[in-house]
Amino acid sequence: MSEKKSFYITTPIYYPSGNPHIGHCYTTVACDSIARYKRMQGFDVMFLTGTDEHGLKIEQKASEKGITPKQYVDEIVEIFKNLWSYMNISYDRYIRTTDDYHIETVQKIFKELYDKGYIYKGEYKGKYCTPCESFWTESQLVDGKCPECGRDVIEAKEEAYFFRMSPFADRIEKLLTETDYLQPKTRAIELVNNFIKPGLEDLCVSRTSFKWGIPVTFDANHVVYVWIDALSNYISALGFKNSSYNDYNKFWPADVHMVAKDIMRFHAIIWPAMLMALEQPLPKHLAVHGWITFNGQKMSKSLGNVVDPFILGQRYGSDSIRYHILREMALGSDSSFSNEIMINRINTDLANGFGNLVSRTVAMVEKYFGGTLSAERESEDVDEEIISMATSLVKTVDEYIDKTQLNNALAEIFTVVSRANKYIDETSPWILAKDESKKNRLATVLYNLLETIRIISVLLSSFMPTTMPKVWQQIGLSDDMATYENLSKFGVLADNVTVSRGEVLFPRIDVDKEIEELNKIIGNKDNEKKRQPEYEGLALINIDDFMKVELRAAKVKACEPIKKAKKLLKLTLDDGNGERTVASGIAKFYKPEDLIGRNIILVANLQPATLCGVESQGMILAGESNGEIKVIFVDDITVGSRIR
RNA sequence: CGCGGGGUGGAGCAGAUGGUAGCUCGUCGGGCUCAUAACCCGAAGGUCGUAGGUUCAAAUCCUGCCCCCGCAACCA
Repeated sequence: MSEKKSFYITTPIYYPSGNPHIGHCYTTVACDSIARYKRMQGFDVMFLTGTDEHGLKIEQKASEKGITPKQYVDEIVEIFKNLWSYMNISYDRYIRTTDDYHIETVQKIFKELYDKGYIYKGEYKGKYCTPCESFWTESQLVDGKCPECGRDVIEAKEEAYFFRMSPFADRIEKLLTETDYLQPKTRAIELVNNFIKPGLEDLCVSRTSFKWGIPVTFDANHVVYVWIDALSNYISALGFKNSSYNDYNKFWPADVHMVAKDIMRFHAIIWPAMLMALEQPLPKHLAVHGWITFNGQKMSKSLGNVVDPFILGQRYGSDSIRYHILREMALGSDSSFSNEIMINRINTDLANGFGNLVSRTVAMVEKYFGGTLSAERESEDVDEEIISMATSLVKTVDEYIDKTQLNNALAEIFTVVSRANKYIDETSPWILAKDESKKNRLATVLYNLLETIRIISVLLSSFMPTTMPKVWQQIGLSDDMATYENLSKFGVLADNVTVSRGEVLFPRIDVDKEIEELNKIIGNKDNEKKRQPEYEGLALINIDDFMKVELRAAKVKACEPIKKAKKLLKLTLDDGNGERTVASGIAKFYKPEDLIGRNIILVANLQPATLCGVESQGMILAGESNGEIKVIFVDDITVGSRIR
């Protein structure tokens, strides 16, 4: 048998601490589209996705619900899988880090790195934020606050294993700056400057503080921490150091790892380092995409603006959602998601553009030819442009797919859609139809349209796999003719092809009505979310605990920005007993003169900490509203008085 | 002087190697009637962040400044 070329593409494995959202969808849909396209091109494709199921957070979530971690992740994985099947995701393999074979591989990798001397035992000291599951160094945080979530951290010290990164620094720098591994490459400089040039720190790769993880075989107190556990999935899923699968040699190295920018760092630095240590080939490309922002704001659960893909899919169909996110998202940069943009996109491109093109073409064949085209032809010069556009389209799309620029691929396809609509206008078939002697010309025009639609729809079938087969039915294309090879040919459909009108492919959406509806739905969800997780998991404190906090009214005597800081203002306060200095991260929202002379609430007995070279002796109270920080002013309370 | 990216018609974006400023949406006007009130054409609208410089000629090269956004550091 002739060996087909292989193509291996992966999504990250997602962390199932909550339900999937539109962000997960983007990466997965993009990978799916590429995978489908590559299959159509004749590659032997392996498309991998999965879930990263260990860690303290999962352990905690499970215990809150009173179930085992495994039961907990089983539930959520089910939801993920449902979503993927709903979005028509054609993954070839789904890896769960709780799968036996994965555990086996991770344990072997850990041991091998240890035996090679890349992993050593040390001690990890620092502040630990439980919700974020992260250690922070003293310099990273101050006092009880996690730099990521702002919650309390606990003093923690634990014995841990470390992975030596420094031996690979040079090679990684070269990988980032001299190869096209990282896409887009602009981020390479950022990474090199921030992480490699200052010296790669050794990485903590084990934990003793929780149990829900893969045990280290030679040290029972430890479980493998996220890096080695999660990143290894890309090779364990192929049977690297396990016997459940056996296609490592065939598919590794991966052609594309697609990730969102938040986990770029791990895939750009740690993952290559691990592979280097294991003496394995490096993946070919790391495609990094941005966030989906919602009405300009970063999507996040706490903002309550997470878009539920199930709801969107139900309303507009999974292909419309797929199309929207693929079309809107440019590699590298963020893309905004708003109900309005989405609906307009669906209406303009899918309903008015492509859907209507199919509809009017098929309708004309039925109306003028009773559904079956006559076989005689009569060409004219106008035909040439559209024919050459259609037949050369595949080449352009190929190139964009290889660069993982799906938005551009789609844009390219849709220029042909609009060219076809123009062609109808140029040839005015309805006029030809009035003249019996133009019958052959009319048949030619319609046939050219059907062929153009054929090419477009076959190209689009990787992106919108549910709808395109329906198009084929309408234009009389059998599935076995919907091939990649036929994309560069014109004249594939039978000369006397028979069409059949079907359902409306992409119904037009009433913008105003839908936006209202969606806002209602999102609004409701918003409220539900706000109420629960905000307080969920927080322990009650008693009155004594509260009384430990010394709150006092204080007057701002002086205020100035701190030079090295972007967010910090240095406040000089009169707390009734004397002066003290406090740094506050409100520079974005207040100018010094807004604060001077006003009374604020001071947390007076907070341990001092140094920020950007300034010792901060306390904090001032502020709250948030619509993303803006508002200081709480108490101008009519006497300076120095205690607040309770 | 921490590192990097960016400021182009109402919105969102293109514009290597300098030489008529383009695209999508929106707006206005027209055309058509095959079609999902869809489609096609035309028009209006920009001192290309700002101040200088190089050049016959700069959105495009150089310098200063002002904003915005990432990363890092610091939201006590």
